[in-house]
Amino acid sequence: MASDLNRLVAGKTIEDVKVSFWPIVATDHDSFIKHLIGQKVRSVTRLGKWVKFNFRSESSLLAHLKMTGQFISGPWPSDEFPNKFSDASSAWPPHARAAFLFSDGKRKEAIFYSDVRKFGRLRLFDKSSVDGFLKSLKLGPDALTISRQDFHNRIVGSKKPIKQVLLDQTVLAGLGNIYADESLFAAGLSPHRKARELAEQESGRLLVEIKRILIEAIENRGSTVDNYQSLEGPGSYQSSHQVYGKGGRLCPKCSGALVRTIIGGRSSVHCPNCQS
DNA sequence: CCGGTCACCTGAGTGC
DNA sequence: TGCACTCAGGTGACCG
Repeated sequence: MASDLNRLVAGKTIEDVKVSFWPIVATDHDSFIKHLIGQKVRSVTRLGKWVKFNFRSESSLLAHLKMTGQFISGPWPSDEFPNKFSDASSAWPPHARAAFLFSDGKRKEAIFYSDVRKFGRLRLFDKSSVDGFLKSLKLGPDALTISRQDFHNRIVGSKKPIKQVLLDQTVLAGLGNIYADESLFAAGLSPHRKARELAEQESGRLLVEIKRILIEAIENRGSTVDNYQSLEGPGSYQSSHQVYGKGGRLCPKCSGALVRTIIGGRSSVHCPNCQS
């Protein structure tokens, strides 16, 4: 989480950078490490699903974690940074693709970028290019802070199924497939409903659930930043899923069968009885 | 401009 | 038990 990262590294300077899988570095390939070393962190912020390291030099590092990326904190291991992570005895976190050593002059703190599936990307920008890039993403308002009215107005501008609209980051930033399904289930709305047909009362109910579920997920998972030595498998948020990944199983509300369909190319699970 | 499909990547899950 | 196979996720590229 960006606020955890901010607490950990704001005011600190990058002393060392390691990369074990270069395709994650989407920009400035050759000078990536050289440019980062010596950078002092002003803050770490979040924009939708992007994490942004703001440096005092006005350059910045953007990270998109996709599904399996995470930042992990811990001590900087003394053994050599491995190029492959088949060695379970390594002191480096599993699947660490990049590592950053921070220092405030007294203490050192390491942040590891870990990503099992290697889909995540790290992009380095100078002062002049970051705003243009962010603008090109056309991110909508953040799901956690958007108002009911703004949400409703944006939703009803689309004739697509509500499920598909929720995943459109230019409409609403920060919601992924899992939480879209969970939010629709909690709000009792079918993912197939045309977005433009939602009444204000319905979109309001949906937004309440979106925010509640996102906050809950952040709190329960909470461990995107954690001491990797205490990381034990996936966060507990998975156990709270009501419908995601449970196609064919029983609805937790009515015990009817949950149905899996494809909407906008994405897997969707819902209860035809509870969601309409 | 729009919607649809694929690639990217690996581990978990399934079926035999 | 073990192997082959499918599937999942977010996004950008590509195509009709």
